[in-house]
Amino acid sequence: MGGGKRSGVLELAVLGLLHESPMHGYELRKQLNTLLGMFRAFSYGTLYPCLKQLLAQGLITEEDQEEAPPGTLQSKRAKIVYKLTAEGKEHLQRLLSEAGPAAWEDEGFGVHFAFFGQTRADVRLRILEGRRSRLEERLEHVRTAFTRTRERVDSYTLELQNHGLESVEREVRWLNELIGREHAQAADQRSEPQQDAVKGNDLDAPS
Amino acid sequence: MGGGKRSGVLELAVLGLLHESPMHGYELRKQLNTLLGMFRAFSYGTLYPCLKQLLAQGLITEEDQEEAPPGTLQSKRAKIVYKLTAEGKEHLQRLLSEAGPAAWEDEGFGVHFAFFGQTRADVRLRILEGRRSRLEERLEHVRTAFTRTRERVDSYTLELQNHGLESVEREVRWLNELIGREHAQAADQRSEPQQDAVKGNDLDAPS
DNA sequence: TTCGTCATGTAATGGGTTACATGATTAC
DNA sequence: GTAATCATGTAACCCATTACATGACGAA
Repeated sequence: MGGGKRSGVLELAVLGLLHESPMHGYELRKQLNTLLGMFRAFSYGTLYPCLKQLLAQGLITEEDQEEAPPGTLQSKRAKIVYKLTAEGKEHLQRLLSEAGPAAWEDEGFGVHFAFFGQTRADVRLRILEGRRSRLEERLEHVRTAFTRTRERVDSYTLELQNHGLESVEREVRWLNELIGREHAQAADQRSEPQQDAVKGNDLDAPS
Repeated sequence: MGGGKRSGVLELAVLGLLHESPMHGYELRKQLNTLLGMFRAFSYGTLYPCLKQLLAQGLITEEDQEEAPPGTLQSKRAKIVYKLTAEGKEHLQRLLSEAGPAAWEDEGFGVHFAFFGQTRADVRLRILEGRRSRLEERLEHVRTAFTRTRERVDSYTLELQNHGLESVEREVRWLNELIGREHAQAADQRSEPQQDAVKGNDLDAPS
Protein backbone atom coordinates (compact mmCIF):
# COMPACT_ATOMS: atom_id res chain seq x y z
CA MET A 1 0.00 0.00 0.00
CA GLY A 2 0.98 3.71 0.15
CA GLY A 3 4.40 5.30 0.38
CA GLY A 4 7.98 4.15 0.69
CA LYS A 5 9.68 1.92 3.22
CA ARG A 6 9.91 2.97 6.84
CA SER A 7 12.92 2.78 9.08
CA GLY A 8 12.15 -0.37 11.00
CA VAL A 9 13.86 0.73 14.17
CA LEU A 10 12.00 3.98 14.34
CA GLU A 11 8.74 2.33 13.40
CA LEU A 12 8.99 -0.11 16.28
CA ALA A 13 10.08 2.58 18.69
CA VAL A 14 7.19 4.86 17.80
CA LEU A 15 4.56 2.17 17.89
CA GLY A 16 5.98 0.78 21.12
CA LEU A 17 5.96 4.13 22.87
CA LEU A 18 2.52 5.06 21.61
CA HIS A 19 1.25 1.74 22.84
CA GLU A 20 2.38 2.60 26.34
CA SER A 21 0.66 5.96 26.14
CA PRO A 22 -0.60 8.36 23.43
CA MET A 23 1.62 11.35 22.77
CA HIS A 24 2.37 14.19 20.40
CA GLY A 25 5.44 14.22 18.23
CA TYR A 26 7.59 16.57 20.22
CA GLU A 27 7.27 14.60 23.39
CA LEU A 28 7.58 11.35 21.54
CA ARG A 29 11.01 12.37 20.41
CA LYS A 30 12.13 13.24 23.92
CA GLN A 31 10.87 9.95 25.31
CA LEU A 32 12.61 8.20 22.47
CA ASN A 33 15.93 9.82 23.14
CA THR A 34 15.86 9.23 26.87
CA LEU A 35 14.69 5.67 26.37
CA LEU A 36 17.53 4.90 24.01
CA GLY A 37 19.80 7.41 25.72
CA MET A 38 23.25 6.07 25.04
CA PHE A 39 22.48 4.26 21.82
CA ARG A 40 20.74 6.48 19.33
CA ALA A 41 19.00 9.81 18.94
CA PHE A 42 16.46 10.76 16.33
CA SER A 43 15.74 14.23 15.02
CA TYR A 44 12.42 15.77 14.07
CA GLY A 45 13.34 15.52 10.44
CA THR A 46 13.19 11.77 10.90
CA LEU A 47 10.30 11.50 13.30
CA TYR A 48 7.62 13.63 11.70
CA PRO A 49 7.80 12.07 8.24
CA CYS A 50 7.64 8.69 9.92
CA LEU A 51 4.52 9.66 11.85
CA LYS A 52 2.98 10.98 8.66
CA GLN A 53 3.58 7.66 7.00
CA LEU A 54 2.30 5.54 9.85
CA LEU A 55 -0.78 7.72 9.76
CA ALA A 56 -1.21 7.17 6.03
CA GLN A 57 -1.07 3.43 6.64
CA GLY A 58 -3.73 3.62 9.31
CA LEU A 59 -1.47 2.32 12.06
CA ILE A 60 -1.95 5.46 14.15
CA THR A 61 -4.55 8.21 14.32
CA GLU A 62 -4.13 11.85 15.20
CA GLU A 63 -6.39 13.71 17.56
CA ASP A 64 -6.33 17.47 17.74
CA GLN A 65 -6.20 17.73 21.47
CA GLU A 66 -7.59 20.96 22.87
CA GLU A 67 -6.77 20.77 26.57
CA ALA A 68 -10.17 22.45 27.18
CA PRO A 69 -8.56 25.71 28.38
CA PRO A 70 -10.34 27.64 31.18
CA GLY A 71 -10.75 30.76 29.08
CA THR A 72 -12.41 28.72 26.30
CA LEU A 73 -10.28 30.48 23.68
CA GLN A 74 -10.40 28.33 20.61
CA SER A 75 -6.79 27.26 20.20
CA LYS A 76 -5.87 27.50 16.52
CA ARG A 77 -4.09 24.22 16.35
CA ALA A 78 -3.48 22.23 19.48
CA LYS A 79 -0.90 19.54 19.94
CA ILE A 80 -1.50 16.57 17.73
CA VAL A 81 -1.77 13.54 19.94
CA TYR A 82 -1.13 10.25 18.23
CA LYS A 83 -2.46 6.90 19.35
CA LEU A 84 -2.40 3.37 18.00
CA THR A 85 -5.26 2.00 15.96
CA ALA A 86 -6.33 -1.63 16.22
CA GLU A 87 -4.25 -2.32 13.13
CA GLY A 88 -1.36 -0.50 14.73
CA LYS A 89 -1.50 -2.72 17.80
CA GLU A 90 -1.66 -5.78 15.62
CA HIS A 91 1.32 -4.59 13.62
CA LEU A 92 3.28 -3.86 16.77
CA GLN A 93 2.65 -7.36 18.06
CA ARG A 94 3.90 -8.74 14.76
CA LEU A 95 7.06 -6.65 14.98
CA LEU A 96 7.63 -7.73 18.56
CA SER A 97 7.33 -11.40 17.60
CA GLU A 98 10.06 -11.30 15.00
CA ALA A 99 13.22 -12.79 16.46
CA GLY A 100 15.45 -12.27 13.43
CA PRO A 101 18.74 -10.51 12.71
CA ALA A 102 16.97 -7.16 12.67
CA ALA A 103 16.32 -7.66 16.38
CA TRP A 104 19.86 -8.49 17.43
CA GLU A 105 22.07 -6.47 15.12
CA ASP A 106 23.56 -3.26 16.46
CA GLU A 107 20.93 -0.91 15.06
CA GLY A 108 17.87 -2.76 16.25
CA PHE A 109 18.84 -4.54 19.44
CA GLY A 110 18.46 -1.62 21.80
CA VAL A 111 14.97 -0.80 20.63
CA HIS A 112 13.82 -4.40 20.69
CA PHE A 113 15.26 -4.84 24.15
CA ALA A 114 13.58 -1.68 25.38
CA PHE A 115 10.21 -3.27 24.64
CA PHE A 116 10.96 -6.69 26.07
CA GLY A 117 8.28 -5.93 28.62
CA GLN A 118 5.76 -6.38 25.81
CA THR A 119 7.56 -9.30 24.19
CA ARG A 120 6.89 -13.01 24.54
CA ALA A 121 9.37 -14.88 26.70
CA ASP A 122 10.52 -17.25 23.97
CA VAL A 123 11.15 -14.37 21.57
CA ARG A 124 13.13 -12.53 24.22
CA LEU A 125 15.32 -15.55 24.71
CA ARG A 126 15.97 -16.06 21.03
CA ILE A 127 16.88 -12.41 20.57
CA LEU A 128 19.27 -12.44 23.50
CA GLU A 129 20.91 -15.62 22.26
CA GLY A 130 21.00 -14.29 18.73
CA ARG A 131 22.81 -11.19 19.85
CA ARG A 132 25.20 -13.18 21.98
CA SER A 133 26.26 -15.44 19.14
CA ARG A 134 26.53 -12.42 16.87
CA LEU A 135 28.93 -10.78 19.30
CA GLU A 136 30.88 -13.97 19.81
CA GLU A 137 31.27 -14.26 16.08
CA ARG A 138 32.68 -10.78 16.02
CA LEU A 139 35.01 -11.52 18.92
CA GLU A 140 36.40 -14.56 17.20
CA HIS A 141 36.87 -12.72 13.94
CA VAL A 142 38.70 -9.86 15.59
CA ARG A 143 40.79 -12.10 17.81
CA THR A 144 42.13 -14.08 14.86
CA ALA A 145 42.94 -10.92 12.92
CA PHE A 146 44.53 -9.84 16.16
CA THR A 147 47.09 -12.61 16.35
CA ARG A 148 47.69 -12.62 12.61
CA THR A 149 48.75 -8.97 12.62
CA ARG A 150 50.48 -8.91 15.97
CA GLU A 151 53.54 -7.63 14.12
CA ARG A 152 54.17 -3.87 14.14
CA VAL A 153 51.00 -2.38 15.60
CA ASP A 154 51.70 0.71 17.64
CA SER A 155 50.55 1.02 21.24
CA TYR A 156 47.55 3.17 20.41
CA THR A 157 46.12 0.80 17.85
CA LEU A 158 46.58 -2.00 20.32
CA GLU A 159 44.96 0.01 23.08
CA LEU A 160 41.97 0.75 20.87
CA GLN A 161 41.48 -2.81 19.77
CA ASN A 162 41.82 -4.00 23.32
CA HIS A 163 39.25 -1.58 24.58
CA GLY A 164 36.85 -2.62 21.84
CA LEU A 165 37.42 -6.25 22.64
CA GLU A 166 36.79 -5.75 26.33
CA SER A 167 33.63 -3.78 25.64
CA VAL A 168 32.21 -6.60 23.60
CA GLU A 169 33.29 -9.21 26.13
CA ARG A 170 31.52 -7.20 28.76
CA GLU A 171 28.33 -7.14 26.75
CA VAL A 172 28.54 -10.89 26.30
CA ARG A 173 28.79 -11.36 30.06
CA TRP A 174 25.78 -9.09 30.47
CA LEU A 175 23.84 -11.15 27.97
CA ASN A 176 24.85 -14.35 29.73
CA GLU A 177 23.40 -13.07 32.95
CA LEU A 178 20.18 -11.97 31.27
CA ILE A 179 19.82 -15.31 29.53
CA GLY A 180 20.40 -17.07 32.80
CA ARG A 181 17.66 -15.05 34.42
CA GLU A 182 15.28 -15.77 31.57
CA HIS A 183 15.88 -19.49 31.91
CA ALA A 184 15.44 -19.43 35.66
CA GLN A 185 12.24 -17.53 35.23
CA ALA A 186 10.92 -19.91 32.60
CA ALA A 187 11.70 -22.81 34.93
CA ASP A 188 9.89 -21.01 37.72
CA GLN A 189 6.79 -20.61 35.64
CA ARG A 190 6.81 -24.25 34.59
CA SER A 191 7.23 -25.60 38.12
CA GLU A 192 4.83 -23.34 39.97
CA PRO A 193 2.24 -22.07 37.52
CA GLN A 194 -0.45 -21.50 40.17
CA GLN A 195 1.54 -19.15 42.38
CA ASP A 196 1.20 -15.43 41.88
CA ALA A 197 4.15 -14.04 43.86
CA VAL A 198 7.42 -15.21 42.40
CA LYS A 199 10.49 -14.31 44.37
CA GLY A 200 13.34 -12.59 42.57
CA ASN A 201 12.29 -10.30 39.74
CA ASP A 202 9.16 -9.15 37.96
CA LEU A 203 10.33 -9.51 34.41
CA ASP A 204 7.23 -11.19 33.02
CA ALA A 205 5.12 -9.68 30.27
CA PRO A 206 1.64 -8.57 31.32
CA SER A 207 -0.89 -10.05 28.90
CA MET B 1 38.45 21.92 -7.13
CA GLY B 2 36.15 19.20 -8.47
CA GLY B 3 33.81 16.65 -6.94
CA GLY B 4 31.58 16.48 -3.89
CA LYS B 5 32.41 16.29 -0.22
CA ARG B 6 34.18 13.26 1.16
CA SER B 7 33.31 11.33 4.25
CA GLY B 8 35.81 12.78 6.66
CA VAL B 9 36.19 9.61 8.67
CA LEU B 10 36.93 7.48 5.69
CA GLU B 11 39.21 10.11 4.22
CA LEU B 12 41.35 10.16 7.33
CA ALA B 13 41.35 6.40 7.62
CA VAL B 14 42.46 5.90 4.02
CA LEU B 15 45.15 8.54 4.09
CA GLY B 16 46.37 7.31 7.45
CA LEU B 17 46.66 3.72 6.32
CA LEU B 18 48.27 4.61 3.01
CA HIS B 19 50.77 6.70 4.88
CA GLU B 20 51.87 3.67 6.85
CA SER B 21 52.21 1.65 3.67
CA PRO B 22 50.95 1.75 0.06
CA MET B 23 48.15 -0.67 -0.71
CA HIS B 24 45.45 -1.57 -3.21
CA GLY B 25 41.78 -1.04 -2.47
CA TYR B 26 40.82 -4.57 -1.55
CA GLU B 27 43.46 -4.89 1.09
CA LEU B 28 42.88 -1.37 2.28
CA ARG B 29 39.35 -2.33 3.17
CA LYS B 30 40.46 -5.36 5.12
CA GLN B 31 43.03 -3.37 7.06
CA LEU B 32 40.41 -0.76 7.72
CA ASN B 33 37.92 -3.21 9.11
CA THR B 34 40.37 -4.99 11.36
CA LEU B 35 41.80 -1.70 12.53
CA LEU B 36 38.40 -0.38 13.50
CA GLY B 37 37.15 -3.86 14.27
CA MET B 38 34.41 -3.29 16.81
CA PHE B 39 33.46 0.20 15.76
CA ARG B 40 32.74 0.45 12.08
CA ALA B 41 33.03 -1.42 8.83
CA PHE B 42 33.14 0.01 5.35
CA SER B 43 32.08 -1.66 2.15
CA TYR B 44 33.59 -1.46 -1.30
CA GLY B 45 30.74 0.70 -2.46
CA THR B 46 32.06 3.30 -0.05
CA LEU B 47 35.76 2.78 -0.41
CA TYR B 48 36.29 2.75 -4.15
CA PRO B 49 34.44 5.98 -4.91
CA CYS B 50 36.39 7.59 -2.10
CA LEU B 51 39.69 6.46 -3.59
CA LYS B 52 38.60 7.75 -6.96
CA GLN B 53 37.93 11.12 -5.46
CA LEU B 54 41.14 11.34 -3.49
CA LEU B 55 42.89 10.48 -6.71
CA ALA B 56 41.08 13.25 -8.57
CA GLN B 57 42.26 15.70 -5.92
CA GLY B 58 45.82 14.60 -6.27
CA LEU B 59 46.11 13.39 -2.67
CA ILE B 60 46.98 9.88 -3.80
CA THR B 61 48.39 8.29 -6.94
CA GLU B 62 47.75 4.89 -8.45
CA GLU B 63 50.43 2.60 -9.73
CA ASP B 64 49.59 -0.40 -11.86
CA GLN B 65 51.70 -2.88 -10.01
CA GLU B 66 52.83 -5.86 -12.02
CA GLU B 67 54.52 -8.11 -9.50
CA ALA B 68 57.04 -9.07 -12.24
CA PRO B 69 55.76 -12.66 -12.46
CA PRO B 70 58.34 -15.42 -13.14
CA GLY B 71 56.64 -16.54 -16.36
CA THR B 72 56.67 -12.96 -17.67
CA LEU B 73 53.06 -13.23 -18.82
CA GLN B 74 51.80 -9.72 -19.20
CA SER B 75 49.09 -9.41 -16.58
CA LYS B 76 46.10 -7.73 -18.13
CA ARG B 77 45.42 -5.43 -15.22
CA ALA B 78 47.42 -5.76 -12.06
CA LYS B 79 46.40 -4.59 -8.62
CA ILE B 80 46.18 -0.85 -8.36
CA VAL B 81 48.46 0.19 -5.58
CA TYR B 82 47.74 3.57 -4.07
CA LYS B 83 50.21 5.78 -2.27
CA LEU B 84 50.19 9.26 -0.82
CA THR B 85 51.44 12.22 -2.77
CA ALA B 86 53.25 15.11 -1.10
CA GLU B 87 49.95 16.97 -1.02
CA GLY B 88 48.33 13.93 0.48
CA LYS B 89 50.83 13.80 3.30
CA GLU B 90 50.36 17.47 3.94
CA HIS B 91 46.61 17.05 4.00
CA LEU B 92 46.88 14.11 6.37
CA GLN B 93 48.98 16.16 8.76
CA ARG B 94 46.36 18.89 8.65
CA LEU B 95 43.60 16.38 9.45
CA LEU B 96 45.62 14.91 12.29
CA SER B 97 46.15 18.34 13.82
CA GLU B 98 42.46 19.18 14.10
CA ALA B 99 41.34 18.65 17.66
CA GLY B 100 37.68 19.55 17.16
CA PRO B 101 34.33 17.83 17.74
CA ALA B 102 34.84 15.76 14.60
CA ALA B 103 37.69 14.05 16.43
CA TRP B 104 35.85 13.19 19.63
CA GLU B 105 32.29 12.51 18.56
CA ASP B 106 31.22 8.90 18.22
CA GLU B 107 31.79 8.62 14.48
CA GLY B 108 35.27 10.03 14.35
CA PHE B 109 36.91 9.22 17.65
CA GLY B 110 37.92 5.66 16.86
CA VAL B 111 39.67 6.62 13.65
CA HIS B 112 41.44 9.59 15.14
CA PHE B 113 42.57 7.49 18.06
CA ALA B 114 43.81 4.77 15.77
CA PHE B 115 46.29 7.23 14.29
CA PHE B 116 47.44 8.77 17.55
CA GLY B 117 50.82 7.32 16.77
CA GLN B 118 51.13 9.96 14.06
CA THR B 119 49.49 12.72 16.08
CA ARG B 120 51.11 15.51 18.07
CA ALA B 121 51.00 15.00 21.84
CA ASP B 122 49.04 18.18 22.57
CA VAL B 123 46.42 17.28 19.98
CA ARG B 124 46.09 13.80 21.44
CA LEU B 125 45.46 15.25 24.86
CA ARG B 126 42.85 17.71 23.66
CA ILE B 127 41.00 15.00 21.77
CA LEU B 128 40.99 12.66 24.76
CA GLU B 129 39.76 15.42 27.04
CA GLY B 130 37.21 16.52 24.47
CA ARG B 131 35.77 13.05 24.30
CA ARG B 132 35.75 12.68 28.04
CA SER B 133 33.79 15.86 28.60
CA ARG B 134 31.46 14.88 25.77
CA LEU B 135 30.74 11.58 27.49
CA GLU B 136 30.34 13.22 30.87
CA GLU B 137 27.84 15.60 29.36
CA ARG B 138 25.90 12.66 28.10
CA LEU B 139 26.09 10.89 31.44
CA GLU B 140 24.73 13.90 33.26
CA HIS B 141 21.96 14.36 30.76
CA VAL B 142 20.87 10.75 30.99
CA ARG B 143 21.20 10.59 34.76
CA THR B 144 18.87 13.55 35.26
CA ALA B 145 16.32 12.16 32.84
CA PHE B 146 16.82 8.97 34.83
CA THR B 147 15.68 10.36 38.15
CA ARG B 148 12.96 12.50 36.57
CA THR B 149 11.30 9.48 35.01
CA ARG B 150 11.99 7.00 37.77
CA GLU B 151 8.23 6.40 37.88
CA ARG B 152 6.89 3.42 35.96
CA VAL B 153 9.81 2.10 33.96
CA ASP B 154 9.75 -1.64 33.59
CA SER B 155 12.72 -3.79 34.54
CA TYR B 156 13.97 -4.19 31.00
CA THR B 157 14.07 -0.51 30.24
CA LEU B 158 15.90 0.01 33.48
CA GLU B 159 18.31 -2.78 32.70
CA LEU B 160 19.06 -1.29 29.30
CA GLN B 161 19.63 2.20 30.58
CA ASN B 162 21.81 0.87 33.33
CA HIS B 163 23.93 -1.10 30.95
CA GLY B 164 24.32 1.93 28.71
CA LEU B 165 25.26 4.06 31.66
CA GLU B 166 27.87 1.62 32.86
CA SER B 167 29.34 1.30 29.40
CA VAL B 168 29.87 5.01 29.18
CA GLU B 169 31.22 5.21 32.70
CA ARG B 170 33.66 2.51 31.78
CA GLU B 171 34.84 4.46 28.76
CA VAL B 172 35.31 7.53 30.92
CA ARG B 173 37.53 5.56 33.29
CA TRP B 174 39.50 4.32 30.31
CA LEU B 175 39.95 7.87 29.07
CA ASN B 176 41.04 8.99 32.52
CA GLU B 177 43.76 6.43 32.52
CA LEU B 178 44.91 7.38 29.05
CA ILE B 179 44.93 11.06 29.94
CA GLY B 180 46.92 10.28 33.04
CA ARG B 181 49.49 8.44 30.98
CA GLU B 182 49.71 11.28 28.50
CA HIS B 183 50.38 13.76 31.28
CA ALA B 184 52.98 11.55 32.89
CA GLN B 185 54.67 11.14 29.59
CA ALA B 186 54.65 14.87 28.87
CA ALA B 187 56.20 15.47 32.27
CA ASP B 188 58.82 12.84 31.53
CA GLN B 189 59.81 14.53 28.34
CA ARG B 190 60.04 17.92 30.00
CA SER B 191 62.21 16.73 32.87
CA GLU B 192 64.58 14.43 31.00
CA PRO B 193 64.78 15.57 27.39
CA GLN B 194 68.25 14.12 26.78
CA GLN B 195 67.44 10.52 27.70
CA ASP B 196 66.45 8.14 24.96
CA ALA B 197 65.07 5.17 26.91
CA VAL B 198 61.99 6.20 28.85
CA LYS B 199 60.62 3.62 31.21
CA GLY B 200 56.95 2.62 30.92
CA ASN B 201 55.58 2.89 27.41
CA ASP B 202 56.63 3.94 23.95
CA LEU B 203 53.64 6.08 23.08
CA ASP B 204 55.49 8.96 21.49
CA ALA B 205 55.10 9.97 17.85
CA PRO B 206 58.12 9.21 15.66
CA SER B 207 59.01 12.27 13.59
C1' DT C 1 35.80 -27.28 -14.22
C1' DT C 2 33.92 -25.46 -10.77
C1' DC C 3 34.22 -23.03 -6.61
C1' DG C 4 36.01 -19.72 -3.47
C1' DT C 5 38.48 -15.62 -2.92
C1' DC C 6 40.82 -11.76 -4.82
C1' DA C 7 39.92 -7.52 -7.13
C1' DT C 8 37.52 -3.40 -9.11
C1' DG C 9 33.85 -0.93 -9.87
C1' DT C 10 28.64 1.34 -10.55
C1' DA C 11 23.50 2.41 -9.82
C1' DA C 12 19.81 2.35 -6.98
C1' DT C 13 18.30 2.89 -2.59
C1' DG C 14 18.06 3.74 2.21
C1' DG C 15 18.10 5.96 6.39
C1' DG C 16 19.12 9.86 8.57
C1' DT C 17 20.81 14.78 9.55
C1' DT C 18 20.94 19.87 8.96
C1' DA C 19 19.11 23.81 8.06
C1' DC C 20 15.30 26.19 7.26
C1' DA C 21 10.43 28.01 7.89
C1' DT C 22 6.63 28.85 10.85
C1' DG C 23 4.10 29.91 14.80
C1' DA C 24 2.22 29.21 19.71
C1' DT C 25 3.09 29.49 24.64
C1' DT C 26 5.58 30.59 28.75
C1' DA C 27 8.82 33.11 31.78
C1' DC C 28 11.20 37.16 32.73
C1' DG D 1 8.26 42.87 24.67
C1' DT D 2 11.48 39.57 24.09
C1' DA D 3 13.76 35.41 24.77
C1' DA D 4 13.42 30.48 25.45
C1' DT D 5 11.21 26.48 24.63
C1' DC D 6 7.35 24.02 22.80
C1' DA D 7 5.55 22.33 18.54
C1' DT D 8 5.18 21.00 13.60
C1' DG D 9 6.86 20.45 9.44
C1' DT D 10 9.84 20.41 4.64
C1' DA D 11 13.77 20.23 1.31
C1' DA D 12 18.34 19.54 0.41
C1' DC D 13 21.89 16.94 1.26
C1' DC D 14 25.18 13.13 3.11
C1' DC D 15 27.00 9.05 4.07
C1' DA D 16 26.95 4.52 3.41
C1' DT D 17 24.87 0.02 2.07
C1' DT D 18 23.00 -3.37 -1.20
C1' DA D 19 22.85 -5.52 -5.21
C1' DC D 20 24.69 -5.96 -9.27
C1' DA D 21 28.33 -6.59 -13.00
C1' DT D 22 32.80 -8.05 -14.33
C1' DG D 23 36.75 -10.76 -14.40
C1' DA D 24 41.38 -12.96 -12.82
C1' DC D 25 43.56 -16.62 -10.14
C1' DG D 26 44.26 -20.72 -7.30
C1' DA D 27 42.82 -25.01 -5.37
C1' DA D 28 39.78 -29.11 -5.24
